[in-house]
Amino acid sequence: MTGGSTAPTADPAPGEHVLRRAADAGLRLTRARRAVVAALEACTGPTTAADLAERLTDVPISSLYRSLAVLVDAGVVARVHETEGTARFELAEDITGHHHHLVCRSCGTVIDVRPTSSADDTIAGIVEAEAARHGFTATGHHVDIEGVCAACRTP
Amino acid sequence: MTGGSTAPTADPAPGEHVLRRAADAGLRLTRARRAVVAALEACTGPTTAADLAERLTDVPISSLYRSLAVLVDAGVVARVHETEGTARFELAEDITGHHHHLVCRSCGTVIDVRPTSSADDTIAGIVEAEAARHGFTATGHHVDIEGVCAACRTP
DNA sequence: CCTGAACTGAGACTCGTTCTCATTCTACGG
DNA sequence: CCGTAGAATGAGAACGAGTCTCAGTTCAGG
Ligand SMILES: [Mn+2]
Ligand SMILES: [Mn+2]
Ligand SMILES: [Zn+2]
Ligand SMILES: [Zn+2]
Repeated sequence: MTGGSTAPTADPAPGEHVLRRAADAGLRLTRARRAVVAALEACTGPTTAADLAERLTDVPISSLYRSLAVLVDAGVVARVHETEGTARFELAEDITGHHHHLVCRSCGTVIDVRPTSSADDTIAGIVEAEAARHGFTATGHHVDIEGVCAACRTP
Repeated sequence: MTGGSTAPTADPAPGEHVLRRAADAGLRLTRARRAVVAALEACTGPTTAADLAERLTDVPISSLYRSLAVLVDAGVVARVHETEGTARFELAEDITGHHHHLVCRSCGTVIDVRPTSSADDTIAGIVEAEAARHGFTATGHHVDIEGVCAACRTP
């Protein structure tokens, strides 16, 4: 029951799907871009360029950054900036579905967590009201939960 | 329930109060540090070092960054990293009270918004549940609301 | 195949931020 | 009030993430 047609909510194995989106945005599907998308699919949360580079030894760093920029532009990848100074990249919410982030203060790992739809509806409602009260047109929200991950608590 | 003396919720004019906290953390109250705290008090949301430098023309950039680092260390200032690459600084939530951020996608401004306590209790509950479900010990949450500010919508 | 446009890769470069170290304050004891 | 030790400062060097340049390569389409 993975979804009828193309539900933009929870597909666990996006596969070539993602690349098609990139192609539709007018990009050539090159080796580097395929590799970057595949690497991002394999991650459990937003990942730094350095981490990606480690996995993609045959993609030079300038190409890696350029591929990421191009994919962000095409709406396929999102750049997020939790609390530290270096950017992290993940597949866009259009593809993976909306989610929140658990940010470990100890090891820095960021884990995606999918809220139940009722919980997130509640949050979205509150957010909408807050924005409206300040004459702000809200287009989305990000929730980062700070704390210590299971691995870091039991060393 | 939060504690007797200094309610950490909503003081609209922290004044010397903030500096006392810094002193209690073992810092000397120098001209630069006073100036930085005063500048942060005057801002309506987290602010970049460049913006602060513009207001603090007599504080050299290396001192500005060092003062900020020292104040962050003392728990008086928080460094936040919304969606862009450069850091922003604001007084810590201990002082200003917990709040969320409206991030304008057009001009980049970040505005503080204080949720009603009932709304935030709801969010905190959801966040707590999500964290627990992943073996994560949550110590706080950040909500960033993305959109377009009133000023940018009507040019 | 041929060809023009898109893409690549090595490295120079930018810019926010941190570090260094000689000099100047600050707080505190006398 | 000074004197003094140690903290803080300031100019500039250094650093690192990320971007840009440009000559060479790949790709799609004819
Ligand atoms: Mn949400
Ligand atoms: Mn909140
Ligand atoms: Zn951890
Ligand atoms: Zn704006």
